[in-house]
Amino acid sequence: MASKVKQVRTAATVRKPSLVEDAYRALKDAIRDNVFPPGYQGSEQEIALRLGMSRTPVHEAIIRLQEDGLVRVLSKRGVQVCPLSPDDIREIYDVVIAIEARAAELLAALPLEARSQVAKELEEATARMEQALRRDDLHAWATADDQFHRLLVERCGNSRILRIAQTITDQAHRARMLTLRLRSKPTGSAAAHRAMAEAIRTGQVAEAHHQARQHRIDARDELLPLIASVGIKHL
Amino acid sequence: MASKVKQVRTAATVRKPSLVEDAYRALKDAIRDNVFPPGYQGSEQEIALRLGMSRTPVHEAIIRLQEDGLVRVLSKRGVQVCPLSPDDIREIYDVVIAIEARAAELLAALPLEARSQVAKELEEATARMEQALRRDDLHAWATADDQFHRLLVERCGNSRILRIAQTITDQAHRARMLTLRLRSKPTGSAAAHRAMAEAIRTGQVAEAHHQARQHRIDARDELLPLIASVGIKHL
DNA sequence: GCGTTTAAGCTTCCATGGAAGTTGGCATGC
DNA sequence: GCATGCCAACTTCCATGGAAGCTTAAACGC
Repeated sequence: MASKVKQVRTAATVRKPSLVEDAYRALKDAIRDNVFPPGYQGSEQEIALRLGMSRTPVHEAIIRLQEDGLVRVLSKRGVQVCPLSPDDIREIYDVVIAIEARAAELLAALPLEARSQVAKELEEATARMEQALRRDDLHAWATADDQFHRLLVERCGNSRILRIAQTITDQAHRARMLTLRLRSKPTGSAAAHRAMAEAIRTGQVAEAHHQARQHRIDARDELLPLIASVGIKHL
Repeated sequence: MASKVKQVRTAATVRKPSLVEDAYRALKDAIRDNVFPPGYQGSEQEIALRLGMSRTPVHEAIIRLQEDGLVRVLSKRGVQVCPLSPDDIREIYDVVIAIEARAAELLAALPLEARSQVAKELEEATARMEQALRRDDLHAWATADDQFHRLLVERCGNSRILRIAQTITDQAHRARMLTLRLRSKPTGSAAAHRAMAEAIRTGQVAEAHHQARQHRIDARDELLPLIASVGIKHL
């Protein structure tokens, strides 16, 4: 047949997503969106039923989620969605502080053209944040803020940093959604973001590090007392 | 029966290790110790046979190892031990630089008594390094060096930092073993370690950060050219 | 009524077989 | 000799059943 082209093996070869992959993504999203709230406990059988597949792919997806720190499997008693304590939030922030600060350094150390491009995109994301804030659209603000921070770790040229940041961000997502409503309008972020982008654009490595680090420290110091004040034990 | 005491449920309750856990550890060690060299490709069936168990626990252990970045499973073609390119080493160092520097900060910010204790143990590990070096015992030196760096992330009070450091260290282990023989005698490390311990003892947060960071940067800048010079493409 | 035992119903854990996909080599045509 | 198509062997992927462990509560002894 004429359409039977030789399939070149490349990294971009589309692979049919396996059931395990489907289950992994579905469960991850369900946890993110509080379909399975923190502390929720259920059986693999039940989840398999809900996802319309056998127990095996669910079981294997849960192994991966456990490795990601999103669930824990209690032997013979079911699987539980990990709740986040204030102490967990503190731990997560420490990782983000370390990782993003390093990513910012790496970005600032890029050749002129590359780092200019990144800085441009960072500033665009920041502009979208300010715009959303003027419209009082907190959801859009959070999206643009996400994009900014994703850019940091995506463009730094280190896949391991990207992966760590993604994993830790997934863990923190629920807390982020909660605090988004609690805290005052995040007007300060844009300035910090601009300072970061500017440091990256001009190749000031130490300054980029400092800005990224301080930005996250400030966020932590604002949010941790907030969480403590509402007396939440876990989320 | 008198011996039938009520089993109190605690975190320390010893759990019978599952076959999956056994397979996971056995495979991890086998990869570390080059029983399965980088690039090695085999089938789960074969590994299961070698470990004397069924395919299922091996399959699940491999899922975890893949999540750890130690192997990758090529669909329908077997599982491969991830080789490390020089670029991977660079990535790994960036993560270590970020993580350990933050850990050192956290340690230096500990209350006086706690950080004194940690500093003491760090200095003891450093002393063991110097001692080993005088005996020309590179293996003992590496062990003591490991202990020092493990202490950093173990005592910083952040389980996520500990986990990330462990995972990345596992990935880097083979490279470390190789370069241990290649490089000149690591006489400079002890001084850097002492400076770090001292900064932690005296609670100088910024200095602890700087020392930890610079120590790893120096190591990287020594090792990467070394690896490039011997022209190794992957290990 | 109260503490103890026991059993039933959960659960994960592991083994195994079949389905679907990939590979490498051999036969075939030219 | 060389390219092409096909087939057999091997692989992961997934379903399913049984084994073993945990939990709960009812049955039982006193």
